[in-house]
Amino acid sequence: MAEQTSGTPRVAVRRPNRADARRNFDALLGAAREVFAESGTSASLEEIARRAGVGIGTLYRNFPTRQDLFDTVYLGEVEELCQAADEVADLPPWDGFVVWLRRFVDYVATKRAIYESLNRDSETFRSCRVAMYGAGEPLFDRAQAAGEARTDVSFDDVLRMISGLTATGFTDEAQRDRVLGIALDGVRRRPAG
Amino acid sequence: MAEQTSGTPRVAVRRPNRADARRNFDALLGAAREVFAESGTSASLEEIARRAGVGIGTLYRNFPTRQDLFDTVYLGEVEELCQAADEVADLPPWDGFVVWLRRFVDYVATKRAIYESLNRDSETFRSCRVAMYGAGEPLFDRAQAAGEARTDVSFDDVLRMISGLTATGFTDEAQRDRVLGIALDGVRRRPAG
DNA sequence: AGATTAACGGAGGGGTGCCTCCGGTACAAG
DNA sequence: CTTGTACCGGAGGCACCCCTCCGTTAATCT
Repeated sequence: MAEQTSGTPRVAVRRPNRADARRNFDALLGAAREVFAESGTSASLEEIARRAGVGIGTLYRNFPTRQDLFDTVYLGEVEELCQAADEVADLPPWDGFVVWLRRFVDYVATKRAIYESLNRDSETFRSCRVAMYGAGEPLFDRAQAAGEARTDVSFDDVLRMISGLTATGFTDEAQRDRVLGIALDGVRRRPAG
Repeated sequence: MAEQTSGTPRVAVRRPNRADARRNFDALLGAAREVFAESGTSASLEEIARRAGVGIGTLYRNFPTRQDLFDTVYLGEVEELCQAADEVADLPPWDGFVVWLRRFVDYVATKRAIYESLNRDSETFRSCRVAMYGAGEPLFDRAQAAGEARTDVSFDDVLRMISGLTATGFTDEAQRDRVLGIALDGVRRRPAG
């Protein structure tokens, strides 16, 4: 019912101290990354344990609920994505924004969980969304301020658009890039007239 | 193994003759439409039978495989979509194209199977895709010929873009429309310059 | 090396879905 | 109304997944 209603919720999972336990923990996290990427949030936990080469009991000891496991994977990925925002700070406004979005695309492409998370409604998801927006939105604001991006759309519009396109299957990478280009053209400020 | 390798494959399902059997057949199709729309192609067949108010045996008698059931639902929906193409023939090129796309969006929105089908690889899916493209592509060609749509993108690019956006969750209908508008702006021919 | 105990892994009970099979039902023809 | 049979529905076998529990293993400490 009301687990984690107080203080800072966050993930209650900790990397163990014993050597073998640490190995298993990491293997599980790696396998979970893979499997969640392939099958989405509803992937089989037994499959994850199998792929990590550990018993199902070990999985449950480290991550008592599916949510715990997922959150741990997800937090790491979002963190990486947020860092990427710093690396584009010194590019021209539009370019910086686009480069970050491409980065975003690379993540979402293999990790459809991130895509699913845009709509999910949970504590962790919400706070990750906040972090992600905190990283990306300033880039968009800057592009708007520089007159490079339309001002009648929001960052949320753009992010959802991009993530939707990313989650879609295309015949090849070239088509995906082409389509992303089209969509971004729509975001760009129209030449006066 | 090699079922249906000869002649015109198509769906091997027929509406029964006896009154009660016809009733069940229709109920199953209706329930399947609903459930496939809600849960995608991998929905539970027992759920469909339950919702149709018939036994699971009846489902399997009418539709021996999941594919048979799905194909029957899917064929009907694609047919409706193709018809819509005729109704926009007398609108101006760009408008006609956009109106058809909006129609497309309405379908995909509730029937995510159509979206999934863009990438699936089966006999029926392929032929439906052909039909769908046969209906929509001329509209796009016309818009291109009239100088209203970019010529460096293909109809396939656009359709995948739209269906991707449609399958995405948005906070509300208004946002979805806004984003579709942005994307279509990217498809439109840029004002000279 | 030996003791301590954290950590392991998988058996097993419960749930759900897939699909087959067959005793029962009720439509429709005579 | 009777009868033949097309059709019904769900029980049941198999497979997979969830999660718990506990006897066994081996990492760490002394």
